[in-house]
Formats: sequence, structure tokens, C-alpha cells
Amino acid sequence: MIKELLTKSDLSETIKYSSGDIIFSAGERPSYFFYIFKGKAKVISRDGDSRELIQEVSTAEEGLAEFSAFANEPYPVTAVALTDCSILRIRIDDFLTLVSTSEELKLYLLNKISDSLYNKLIQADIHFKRSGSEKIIMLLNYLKRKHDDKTPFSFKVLLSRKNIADLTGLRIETVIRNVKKLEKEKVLRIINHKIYY
DNA sequence: TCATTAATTCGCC
DNA sequence: GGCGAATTAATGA
Repeated sequence: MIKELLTKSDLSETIKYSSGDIIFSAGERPSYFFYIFKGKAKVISRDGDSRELIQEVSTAEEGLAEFSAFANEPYPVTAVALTDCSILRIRIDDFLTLVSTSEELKLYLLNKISDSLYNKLIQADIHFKRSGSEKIIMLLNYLKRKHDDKTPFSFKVLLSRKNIADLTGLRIETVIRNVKKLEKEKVLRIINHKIYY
């Protein structure tokens, strides 16, 4: 287990974060590798302080922005706790030493970073679409891909309108208008404000 | 439960 | 497609 590998080293420490706390900020030089034990965090880009783009949501038993341990660049993004979190941190030098000794850790990182890359490419595709409704449909398809039941309207979207806006780069009003349009076109259903796709 | 804050929706430009 | 205001939902004391 990755968790044991990281904890057995006395080089690591566990830090508690409250919901909303910033774990690292864009522009900072990474000094630590972070691994979430408990809770959920988002990795975002910011546009002033009004708008944000959700780049990734990481949850328990996952690292946070793993690429940063290898990229040797300042963080291009900011990480914020979405819930109360318990997060392990280990200095990057120590982490890299640990990686060099563990096949399991190497495989984990290869998997996780590949997965992130895949997500990024889908995301780029979403952003590349011109119309709001196309962006929303692509996001819904992406979210539904792991949903077993492929029949229409079987998938309840748990995201808020704001979440969808933050994931697609659209404004909330645009999301609301497009979602209504898509309902008229019978592409999705709205029951109790929730979207079924 | 009440108060505060966040999300959603609507009308207007 | 964005802004501000009104409404509604969620959250916290």
C-alpha cells in the first residue's frame, strides 16, 4: 500500500486542513509531495477572484498534483480543501528517494499521472467546443462513461450548476440556459433541479 | 431554529 | 452572454 510506504518513513508528517483551506498556491515552488488520507481537495485555476476552473478533484488515497514532484516548475494551479482533510506531506527530495526504491510507487504514479493526462485531453476537447450545450454534453458523456446503465436519463448528475460552470469554463447563467434548452430538446431531464442524463 | 452565506433564476441590457 | 436583484437552498451557530 502506498499509504504504508509513505507513513512508515519518519520523513513524512500529517497535516489537518479545514474545508476551504489552501494547500498550495499557483506560483509557489513545490517543496512537498501531498497525499490525501481523508477528505477531498480540488485543483483549480483562478480568474481574478470571481471565477475558477476546476482542473481536478482528488480524494482519499490519492496524491495531489503528482506531476509537481517531477516537473521542477512552480505550481501552475492552486489546491484547495473541499472538505476537512487529513493530508500527508513529505519533502520532494525524500519522496523521490522513496520512489526510486519502490516499484509499487512507480506504478502508482505512472497510472495516476496517465489518468490525469487522459482527463486533461478530454477537458481540452470540452473547452475546444464552441457552443455551451456541446461543452455540457461532452462533460455529461464523460461523467457517464463509468455509469453501468447506459439508457437515457438513468444517470443522475450530482453536480450543481456552479460545479458544471467551473468544470466547463462557462458562466452559471449560460449553464442554466443551455441545460433548459437541452431539456426542451429531450437530451436530458430535470427533476427537482437535478439533471438526469 | 434562526441567521448568514451560497446557489439559482430572472429580467434587463 | 453578462450583470444585478430577487428567490431559494445549504450551512453553521
